Amino acid sequence: MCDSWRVRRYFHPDPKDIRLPAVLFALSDATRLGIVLALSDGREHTAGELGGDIAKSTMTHHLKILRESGLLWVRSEGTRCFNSLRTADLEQRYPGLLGHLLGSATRDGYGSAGDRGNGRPALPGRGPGEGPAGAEAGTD
Amino acid sequence: MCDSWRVRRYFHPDPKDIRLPAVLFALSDATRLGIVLALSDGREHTAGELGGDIAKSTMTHHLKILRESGLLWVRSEGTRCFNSLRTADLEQRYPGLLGHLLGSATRDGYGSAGDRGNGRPALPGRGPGEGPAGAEAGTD
DNA sequence: CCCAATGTTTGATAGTCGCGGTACATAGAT
DNA sequence: ATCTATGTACCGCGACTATCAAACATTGGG
Repeated sequence: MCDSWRVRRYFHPDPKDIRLPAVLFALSDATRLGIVLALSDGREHTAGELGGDIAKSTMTHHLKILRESGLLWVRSEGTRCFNSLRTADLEQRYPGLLGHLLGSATRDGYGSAGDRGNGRPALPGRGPGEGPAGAEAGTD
Repeated sequence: MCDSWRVRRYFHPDPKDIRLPAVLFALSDATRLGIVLALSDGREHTAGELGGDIAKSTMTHHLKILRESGLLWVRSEGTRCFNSLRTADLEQRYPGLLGHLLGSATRDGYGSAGDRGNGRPALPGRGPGEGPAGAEAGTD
């Protein structure tokens, strides 16, 4: 009856210790970008749900990088781990950034990790792509 | 007197070929983040101006990654190369993203590559950090 | 011509990353 | 206890990255 509660101990950086290069590096991989995009519905997802055709150890590796960069929170329950985006902490640290990032990723079609067809980020701050500030394309 | 125009040929990706993971990877390095931040004044800077105490070849390496990711444009003139941010192209591809990125980087204090003390991004779209969309901090 | 200034290219090194495979640990069910 | 499901830890491999030093190329000026 599991009285000892050997819940897995995950390291999560304090919001103050979240570093922008680490966050950007975590998102600079298409696989991880897809994972974050799949998590952008605000719900919790297990590693199994997020994992497509990649090996389990690879998924653990990616989730570790995302977690240690401060992008997601992992909650252990039984044999499963529930991953969720740290939207509030990220929003506090970098207001509006995550929303723009995920919006840009969605428009680029990186939502192919586990859940596709998700069109709305459901994140604080309205979706990006509204009102481009007159991009004058004519550099050359 | 230089009638032959042997201007150096740099590769610049088409705006349509700019990929978000490549952009994020380019910005996931503190040195490159500092370079981009130094360039965020909208002016052109030579590699020599941007280079702090790092080797010239290292600077060439970083500038190449930034250029090939679509973040900056390089113009050759004489023996010097003038680097500038591709703000318009980036704004067209990912509206508002670069501004938020640089704003977050500034707040984290990554403006220490060549020009420090620059407080305003001077980029299309107002500076970030103004009007956060009600970050409800209460994850835990 | 030679020399200085500015970048680029090449080589070398040490470290990291992405990936999978295997073994291991934990929780739940039989 | 055994089996299954779910993840993690560890190992190795190939590829990539960051860094520098040295050699090279190009331009401009004596």
